Amino acid sequence: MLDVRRLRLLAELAARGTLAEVAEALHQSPSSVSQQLGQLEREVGVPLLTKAGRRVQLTAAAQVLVEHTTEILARLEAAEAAVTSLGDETAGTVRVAVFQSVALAYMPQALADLTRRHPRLRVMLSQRAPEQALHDLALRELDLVVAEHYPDHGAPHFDGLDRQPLTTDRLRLALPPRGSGAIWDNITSLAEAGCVPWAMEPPGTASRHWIEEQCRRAGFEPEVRYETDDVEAHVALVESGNAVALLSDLMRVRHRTAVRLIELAGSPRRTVFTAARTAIADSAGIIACRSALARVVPPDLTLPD
Amino acid sequence: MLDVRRLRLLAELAARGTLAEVAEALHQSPSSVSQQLGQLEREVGVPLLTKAGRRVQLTAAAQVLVEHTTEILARLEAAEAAVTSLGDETAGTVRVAVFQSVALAYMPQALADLTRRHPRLRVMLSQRAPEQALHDLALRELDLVVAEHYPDHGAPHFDGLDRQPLTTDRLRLALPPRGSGAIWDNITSLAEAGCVPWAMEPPGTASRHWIEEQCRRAGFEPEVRYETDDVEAHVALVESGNAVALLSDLMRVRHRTAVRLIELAGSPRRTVFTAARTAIADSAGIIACRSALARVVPPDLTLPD
DNA sequence: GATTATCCATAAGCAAACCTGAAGGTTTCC
DNA sequence: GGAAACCTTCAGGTTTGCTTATGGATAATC
Repeated sequence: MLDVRRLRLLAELAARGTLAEVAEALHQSPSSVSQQLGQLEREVGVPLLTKAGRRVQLTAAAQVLVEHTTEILARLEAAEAAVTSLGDETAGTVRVAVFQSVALAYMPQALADLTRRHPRLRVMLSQRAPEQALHDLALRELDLVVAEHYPDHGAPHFDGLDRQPLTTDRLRLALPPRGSGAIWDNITSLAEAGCVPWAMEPPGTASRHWIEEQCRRAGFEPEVRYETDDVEAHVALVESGNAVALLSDLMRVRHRTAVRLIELAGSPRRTVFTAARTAIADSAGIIACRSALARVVPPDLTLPD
Repeated sequence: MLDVRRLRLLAELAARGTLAEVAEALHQSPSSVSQQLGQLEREVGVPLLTKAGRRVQLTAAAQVLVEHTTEILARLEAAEAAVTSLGDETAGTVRVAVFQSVALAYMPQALADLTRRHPRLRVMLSQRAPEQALHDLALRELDLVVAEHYPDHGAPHFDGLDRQPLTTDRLRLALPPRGSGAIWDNITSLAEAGCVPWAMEPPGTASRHWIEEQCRRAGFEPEVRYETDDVEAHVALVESGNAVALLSDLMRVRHRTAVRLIELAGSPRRTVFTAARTAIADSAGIIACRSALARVVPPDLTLPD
């Protein structure tokens, strides 16, 4: 019988690319991974890896093996989840990742709710950008992810993920409060915000991509003077009269800040959804976490200006 | 991640009943099995075994785990089979069991055919009664089984087994050759064979069960004076004028013996079929073995009297 | 084009996991 | 009531797998 731990190494190699990365992800030395894969190769009696420069490449046989392994690992997960879901009390561990604004606005309340209802359920929370979180979810480093989806923006699709909508919120142009100066006060639409400094997230994020797209459609290339993935900082920069930004209502939930808001054409909305691997999507732990989020987060976040 | 080797122990326990049997089947000590299952129990954090007299019983959680495990093991097997099937040459090992008459009549030829066509395929052949063979097949101790099925006799059904018909042969009453004595020579039908000694297989076999049934329908309880699972001995006992027996044509293939044959009412036929676990039924090794058998065994074994 | 960094493979030492055998406690069967 | 079957625990030895160190090959860098 083939060793599943070794098969897993092969699957991780297929997903990550190099032995070194696999080793790091599983907290082992590359040497160990190499030896184990060598052993697997000897067991199946078929070459699995070929040298490709300084890396290795999976043979066709190895890819077949990986396909089966993916199924097997999913099933193993499902088995574990099924057993921990069985008792009268929901137990086990769920690793959750959310992005910043959700973390700040809702997670304290959601976690309190969860520990009250399911004292034996251990929730490990981390804050992570949606793209990274979905990636790590597929790699089984997370169990539940809260991510976002911008309109007309194809979110990266991972196989075997179960997505459920959580809420939507409106995206609007946020300006410093009236009286901060004529450059700001004269702006009445997105098209007029081409000459002022912007605060945005770093390149590579969906948010950055979408906002730049909006600016270009409005006819200008934004000058991104303040670049940080901390959206709290964006709010602070706008409030203090240093920049404009496109903010979602989710970011304002905690502040009720006095920024001036301008509606965008078409009132675009961002979708916030949760994702879990299908194999464990119906486990008690995941269901409990999703319910807690649904109880805490209103289905529509739109706030008054 | 749950350890599949330990899960397997649990699955074997579900199939076999006692730790001791599991240990023997896997060539381990009972102590080891006990420790591993204890470890599994600790890992899932849910009780898996309860004491039931001097044995143990699986909890509901354990049974859920076993269901998943069965799937996982099947998939693992399928993965292994898929990989060994991949090359241009059929390789790997296939453990085959057949019952005696097939073993003697056809397996030498089938094996020769196989080694010629697939030199890298290793076939391990054992002779085993059909009931035992199917049981061992389900327990993954065999890969391919040639078994029999008597008319109106529900063969034990195992889940996850793929059955394919191989051939059929007629069952007839076999008597000593003419001139062996009046008691024999006067018999012209099954109903008249109530007063002579019989040769049969031991109780518990499908053959024994079916033949006794035929005798009772014919109005008598047979006197089984010679009991052996060696059907060659049955033929010898009949030839030498010591007993009667119900023989299939398959048993006569090698002998063309001079026994006297009497047709039974309705010309009943036994079905001979092959069985493999579904998970590996379409692997190259299994297909090769089945084809070899199909080439060697005629689809209808009926011989002239 | 030489240097540096990255990556994989192998060898040797070591720690953890696993298995064995013995001993003990129940339960069942005769 | 005694013997046999069964499971468990404990102490021991063995195997397995991991780590560190070393070397060779390739890609990136200056």
